[in-house]
Amino acid sequence: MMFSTKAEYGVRLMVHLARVDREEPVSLTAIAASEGLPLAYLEHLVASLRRAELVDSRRGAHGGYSLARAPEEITMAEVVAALEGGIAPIECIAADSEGEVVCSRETDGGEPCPTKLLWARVHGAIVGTLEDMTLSDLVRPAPRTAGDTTQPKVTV
Amino acid sequence: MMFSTKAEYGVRLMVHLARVDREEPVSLTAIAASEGLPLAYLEHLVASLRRAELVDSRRGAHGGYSLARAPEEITMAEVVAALEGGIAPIECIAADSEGEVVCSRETDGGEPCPTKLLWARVHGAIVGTLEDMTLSDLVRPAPRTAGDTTQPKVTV
DNA sequence: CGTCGATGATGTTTTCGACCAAAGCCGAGT
DNA sequence: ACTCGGCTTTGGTCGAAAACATCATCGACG
Repeated sequence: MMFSTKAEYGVRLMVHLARVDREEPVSLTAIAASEGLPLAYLEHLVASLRRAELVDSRRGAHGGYSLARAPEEITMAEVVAALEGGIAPIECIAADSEGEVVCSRETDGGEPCPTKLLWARVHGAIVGTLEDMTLSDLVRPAPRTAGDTTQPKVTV
Repeated sequence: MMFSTKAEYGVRLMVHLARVDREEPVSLTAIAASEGLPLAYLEHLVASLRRAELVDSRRGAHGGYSLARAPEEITMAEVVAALEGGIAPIECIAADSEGEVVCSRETDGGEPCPTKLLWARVHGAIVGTLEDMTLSDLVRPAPRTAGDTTQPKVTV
């Protein structure tokens, strides 16, 4: 299990929001009940999403949360990164401010640590697929026609 | 951080073994010292690798561990799966005995949970890259000419 | 002996989730 | 119109449980 329930619940929450009218905010209570998720926990997750400016909030009666942008404009990479606090398969691969991957074990000047290649590729694969998908892809589960990367039978 | 140090240390260990003569077992003590890793922890990891039949062991004086197969024959997917206990981005995507992905949330008969598509693709991307690489790819860090999936500048 | 092999103890960190007080917003009642 | 009360977010602390990383012990075996 490489992603925590933060990502799982958070994505579900976003999908839920993507399914309703953006003008009509949905309260966390409603989402928690409908999706069967713990309310108190969602409060934390949605806070991260708000800080990342992925959702808008409105308090008071008939308040709640709504998507900050159209579902087509929200990539899953943003969502997961906001929830999980960055996407890195391992400490070694932590993208710095400008996407550059730096390995702490790097003997600067000498040869890089050999395992870096592996994690860099894994990182690339994950980020790539995550960036290729938007919220709208999850709202209508119709398979995409082009560039479908759903993997065939792999036994692991 | 989606993989634990199990995967990191374990892969390092395997690379270490791949670099030496397979007929000459290396003791954990030597590896721990050379790689700067905690010996006691390595004992756990190497136990998993042995159960997965990825390494052979020889006890007694001048004993130690060695690769069970040639580096070209050992895919990183096997290594990571052995160390981490399976590869799944999330509980939802847990490959059963024969590679079939089953979602617990599946309302059987009804529509599948919409987030499944996302995690299935991520899972596929990870497993795919992991299966495309073998230990030998890490021994000689020479870049592969075909199918290089190293990702360009992505900011996440 | 030197090394593996199994098991269990331990301290730390992360997850997961509960709870609560403050503050903002809405609508109803006066 | 204005206030008041209830609904909701906001943000914080707190705690249990699990996972992680490590150490330690003891036996088996070559």
